[in-house]
Amino acid sequence: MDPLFESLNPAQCEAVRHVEGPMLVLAGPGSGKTRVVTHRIAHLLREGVRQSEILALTFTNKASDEMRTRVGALIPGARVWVSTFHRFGARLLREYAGYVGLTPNFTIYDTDDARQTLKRVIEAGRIKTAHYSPERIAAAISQAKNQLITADRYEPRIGSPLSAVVAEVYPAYQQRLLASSAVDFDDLLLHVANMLYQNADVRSELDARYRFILVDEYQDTNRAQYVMLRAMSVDNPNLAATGDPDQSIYGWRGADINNILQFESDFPSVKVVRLEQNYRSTQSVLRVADQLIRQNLKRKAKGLFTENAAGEPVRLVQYATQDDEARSIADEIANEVAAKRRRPRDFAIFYRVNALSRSLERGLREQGVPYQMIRGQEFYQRKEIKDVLAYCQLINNPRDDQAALRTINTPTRGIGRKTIDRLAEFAYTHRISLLEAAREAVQVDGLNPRAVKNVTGYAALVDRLGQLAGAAVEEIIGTILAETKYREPLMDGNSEEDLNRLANIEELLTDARQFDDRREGNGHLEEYLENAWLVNETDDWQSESDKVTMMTLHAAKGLEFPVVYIVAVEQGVLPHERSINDEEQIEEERRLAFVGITRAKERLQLSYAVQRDFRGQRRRTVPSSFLLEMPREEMELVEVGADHWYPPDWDDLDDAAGGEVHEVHDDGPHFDVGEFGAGGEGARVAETAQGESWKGSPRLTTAAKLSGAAPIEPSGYSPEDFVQGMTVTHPEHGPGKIVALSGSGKNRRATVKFATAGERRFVLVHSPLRPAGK
DNA sequence: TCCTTAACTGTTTTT
DNA sequence: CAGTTAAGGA
Repeated sequence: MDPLFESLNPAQCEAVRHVEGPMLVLAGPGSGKTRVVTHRIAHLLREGVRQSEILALTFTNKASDEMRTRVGALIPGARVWVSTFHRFGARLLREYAGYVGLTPNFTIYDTDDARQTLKRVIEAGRIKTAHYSPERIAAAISQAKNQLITADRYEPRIGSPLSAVVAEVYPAYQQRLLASSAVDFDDLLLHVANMLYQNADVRSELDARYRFILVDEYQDTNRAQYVMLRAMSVDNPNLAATGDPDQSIYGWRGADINNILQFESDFPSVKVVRLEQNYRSTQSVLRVADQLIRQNLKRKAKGLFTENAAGEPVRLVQYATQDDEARSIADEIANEVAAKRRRPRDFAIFYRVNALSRSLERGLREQGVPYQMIRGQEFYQRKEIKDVLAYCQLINNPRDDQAALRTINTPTRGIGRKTIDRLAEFAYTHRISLLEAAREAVQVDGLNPRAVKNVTGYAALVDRLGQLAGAAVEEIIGTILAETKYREPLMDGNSEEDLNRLANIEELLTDARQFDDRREGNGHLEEYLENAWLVNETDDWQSESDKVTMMTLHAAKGLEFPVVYIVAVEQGVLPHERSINDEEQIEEERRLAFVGITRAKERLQLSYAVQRDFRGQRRRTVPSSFLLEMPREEMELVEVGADHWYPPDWDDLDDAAGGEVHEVHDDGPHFDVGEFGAGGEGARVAETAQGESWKGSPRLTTAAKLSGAAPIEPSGYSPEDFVQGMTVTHPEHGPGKIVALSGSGKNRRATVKFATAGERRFVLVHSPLRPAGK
């Protein structure tokens, strides 16, 4: 039998075999979607399609890397272009920059740079923003861009003061971006879509160039992406979209679920294939997911099924506090690992918001469980990295005012705000870039000789660096560091933070060297920068490394793990409070839960804590309404260390449904893990370990105590008890010495130097510090 | 101009 | 609570 089809079910084969014409593959979670896509690419190649005619688009670098690897494994030597939408947009824009008023060396601003630019535009234009924050305005602009509304076509809506503000800010912002030859993330799609729309010749050229287009996660496309795809599928309508409406979780980013729901009317001749067999999860997991998602009205019903084993019931656990939650999850993982039943990498913990990771991290650290946290864009966002890269940006694109602003006084060279304002004013009136203005500082009014000297010195420095543009990236960065003496101030101070920064800079140099090694020859600065701009830390996620993975539910899409914990399944968190008043948004939150649940292969635990510290405040929580929508007969309820606090209504259902309730009260901190299928022995291990680690964790037991609980004074010492030079102890960092004090009362802060942890600052009333020896 | 300190504020998800 | 901005002092 043909190896390409050997391991595929009939529906999968049908999709793989499809060559010409539009196709929609509705693929449930775990249904082998990526396999279908990669096998289809292989099939197309075998049918004689040239590889340069195939374009595969994904949303994340991680997804595209994986697809590229898998295509490579299937057809050795194949070089099909697999890219993210944004990368694809960037590449087209470099080719056709002139069409949209950019230069080919344009800069891509990350959210941060874009936000700064927006603020500057508002300030410089003295635009009255009526109490709307730049974030609000930026969000509105982004929304407009995602809907393909350009600055010149934006119309304020009557009765919306925000839109009136946006109508003013948006064009000014866009103009400023173009003047700097820069784009924000949204522009990467907007410009391309616009260009295709307005230039018939370009459109048909690209339509012909990419005869076969495959799109992953089609349910997440926004209007701009939709137009891009449609425009390139007119003469050659071989668009194959893969997706699952139930996994559309990016509506807030402009994703339009209607794109997939209406695919069939867009392409009447479309072939529709449904992949409904799940190869990933147990029946329990799948039934819980399925039951939940059925509550959504806006969807295409699917009949998910699996031939996998029934599996363990999905566990729903109530904890007293978030610390209990974190601790017992960490304990459980540690035990499973210690018993050699599982490895750290088998586990994943998901949460709705990044802020929830803190206590989990602590729990895992205490247990010595290795973990990795997936956070967006961390490395390249760090100040020191951005500082250095800003010089690179400026070398690559001297018109980039944002980079000039960032570098002009970094490291400090005596160029203050006033000076910068005057320069900017001069640049603006003469319609030149900030860097050009800096070169001509002599002509700028109101600058004292010292300022002129500093500014022209800066311009000369940048110009000198600019001659390096064609060098290897490591050399460029190395020279920047040397010429700007960026590291000097960091080396004097030896605070932990400074050391960290230095280490990060070293890492950047290593990163650059590795990049250089991968490239032949020099002159790839722009490519390096583009990587930095478009890369996301998720892409660094290493499935090989043996660590527990923690991430947001959004980041979890496309992944799978043997054991999954979803924490804080609470009203206001999942569904998030900002979605709670809107049925459409509630549905998206439900899909988010669905995505999380369906990542689990064998074992799934949902949990909530009766009380949770939020925004510095202790709150009583309400379990998520989604819990009520799940089939109880598939679930096991476990209470840990708290009084009854089921989701409302569940008590009533108690008799009707067969699900057992295990009550575990304070006096006996044990987990009824025996119920959990793994067998008695493991359960016992879990029990003792948890019992032990729970000792000494004070837990409030009754609702009365909880609601009346005053903020707990952690130390029992008043802030004034601490004096300069005093030796103190910290539960985590050990002994240390107070090197500085400031403020008084609840604002009193101390800087403590620890033997091991370096210098740290504490707000005394909140800190666990104790005078030593007491 | 720059650094420290105090007040303020805003909170989702990310290419 | 944390991160950021505004104000004030050297």
